[in-house]
Amino acid sequence: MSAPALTKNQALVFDVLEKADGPLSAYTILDKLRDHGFRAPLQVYRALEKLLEYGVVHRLESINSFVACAHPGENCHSHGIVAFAICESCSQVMEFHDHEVDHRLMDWTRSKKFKAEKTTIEIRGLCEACAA
Amino acid sequence: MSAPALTKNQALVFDVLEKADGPLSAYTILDKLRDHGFRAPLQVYRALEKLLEYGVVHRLESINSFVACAHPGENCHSHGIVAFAICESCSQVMEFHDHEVDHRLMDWTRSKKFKAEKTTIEIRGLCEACAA
DNA sequence: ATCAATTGCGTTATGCTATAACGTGTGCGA
DNA sequence: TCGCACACGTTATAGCATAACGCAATTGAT
Repeated sequence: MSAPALTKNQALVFDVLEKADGPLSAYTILDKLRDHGFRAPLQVYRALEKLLEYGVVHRLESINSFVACAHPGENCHSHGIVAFAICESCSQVMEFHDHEVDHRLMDWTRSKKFKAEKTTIEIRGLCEACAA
Repeated sequence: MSAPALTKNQALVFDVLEKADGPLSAYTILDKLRDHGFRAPLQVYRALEKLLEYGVVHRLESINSFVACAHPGENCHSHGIVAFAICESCSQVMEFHDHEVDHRLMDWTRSKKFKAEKTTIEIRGLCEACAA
């Protein structure tokens, strides 16, 4: 599951996300890559699908956007559940991990015999700078 | 913030959600209410907006769907963060609350001076019956 | 009582998000 | 060299959500 060499499209999409200072929607990525020959949403979605699989990109469910993983070079899948704080004003995203939260949620799923596949934790609000 | 009497449309939408055995998309709700005169998505979305505000309905961000709160009569907003386990096979949803998780996330946001407005916790996977 | 503000409602139109279905080319192992 | 897996390109379509307009009913202050 670690990331193999990226294909051309995957590299382009990843590059856009890494250089962005916040999450981007698939269509925003598409627009940024039109100069590189991108024409259709599927080109973006297919690349994103792989990047998500490799753990180098995260999807923010609550805002339908994508962001590069904050741990360049590492496989984020090994960090346990990833949590995000998303500023609704400046759209900056902070990524963090909390093992105690992981344990509590795992305890719950175990007690219910629920087989968790993918867990989303997203906190929306205002970052320190924007809340001032 | 507690729920005032519902308007006709709000009551219709809430009723559909309460009788459903799982989360419904806005457009599914719309289809179920065509016989009651609903014609446009906005009629559903506007009702949902209020029901969410009143805390009697939850939005599941990861599947773009809505579900009636599992605590009929109570205002769910007072229970702290709401977490959901969503079965990807039978689409059954379990709603739960974990104060320890709340505390850990609040500790994090406090330490970052992040002003949380709305927190999403959604676990997707397979329920006990479907995992068998 | 009346006017203004608020709220809910209906409609049309539009925009944003995501995937289905088809076909092409390339590389690689049986 | 055949078959398979995979990335890619294109067109079309499905699914989710809101903008903008106008109207009606309610409320509440003057």
